[in-house]
Amino acid sequence: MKSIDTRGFQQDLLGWYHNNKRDLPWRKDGDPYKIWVSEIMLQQTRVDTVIPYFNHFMRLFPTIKDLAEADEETVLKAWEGLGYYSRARNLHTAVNEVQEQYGGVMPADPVSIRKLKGIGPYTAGAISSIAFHYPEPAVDGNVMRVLARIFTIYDDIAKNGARKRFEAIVREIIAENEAADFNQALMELGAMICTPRDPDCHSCPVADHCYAREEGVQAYLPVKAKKKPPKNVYLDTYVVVNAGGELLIEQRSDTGLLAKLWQFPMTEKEQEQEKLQDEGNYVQHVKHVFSHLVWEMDVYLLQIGEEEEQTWLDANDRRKFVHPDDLTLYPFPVSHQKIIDGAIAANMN
DNA sequence: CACCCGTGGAC
DNA sequence: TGTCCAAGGGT
Repeated sequence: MKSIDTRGFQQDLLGWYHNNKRDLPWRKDGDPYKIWVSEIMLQQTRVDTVIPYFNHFMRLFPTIKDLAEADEETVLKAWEGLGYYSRARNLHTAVNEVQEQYGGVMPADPVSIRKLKGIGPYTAGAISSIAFHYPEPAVDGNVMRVLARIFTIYDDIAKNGARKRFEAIVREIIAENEAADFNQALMELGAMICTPRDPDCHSCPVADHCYAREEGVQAYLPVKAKKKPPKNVYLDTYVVVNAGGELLIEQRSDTGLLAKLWQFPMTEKEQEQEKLQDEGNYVQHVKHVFSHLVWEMDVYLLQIGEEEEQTWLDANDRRKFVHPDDLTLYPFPVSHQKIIDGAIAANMN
């Protein structure tokens, strides 16, 4: 392990952060609940995407108690479009744990924080340091990238075990009495200066401490294995309209992809079909790209009579007909909008 | 540890 | 247009 001037590094990093940190909604006060919610939303999600969701979420659920007492479906609706919906369900579970086990007050020690549902090693360190000033590491993708360059570490950061080594490094170099700013400064540096592509080393406050910069290898660090290509899934999707103009929707499984969200009924096909069946009812093809798979959906519009309603509802007890205006009450995956827009356009022809 | 789990922006 | 990616956690 190469060594750096730790005190000089801390001073240069913290000085830069003090003058350049962004004014973000969750940095206005030290409310641990706000920091908690922001950290969950920020998992694998950009700051610009999170800001409007965070503000809306805080208006709906200003306190732990408000969130704990809300219906899960209301929480999912507030999360609609953010992705990784287990974050919302786990957060909802966790605030209820705080209500029951800690009298509604966020626990202030790292061990208790880490036990809450949806809070892993990174988030526990982030909340412990940012909200409660414990000198705990908060190692995310930014921190691994920055430190891989500072110390020229060639470990594959895509591997699950990589984080531990970086946590050990942070414990050695963290500013003990300014842990909140130190951890946020490392992440801020990774987001603003020490970016994945084309890092702005000329503007970097810690360039003098950086071995990658000294050796000219910053473009080759960090080492990160490529992901596997996503798998295609072929689906028939049905917009079913009854005689009363109501639409058939169904709730997805309690676990797995898009758990507990609603959708128009879908059936998986063995493989992509050359020719479309029921051409008369065919509306459009909709593609929904996920991180690890792709839905290729053929969408059909079906007008049914009163006698047919029961046959569609019989499939399971998670289906129901709702008025089009009431679709806004249910959380849907983003592909829902294309499907409903296409169905409306087809219905007008 | 490998895989599952969303979405939209940047190049 | 395809690829990578962004303040990860659960299983």
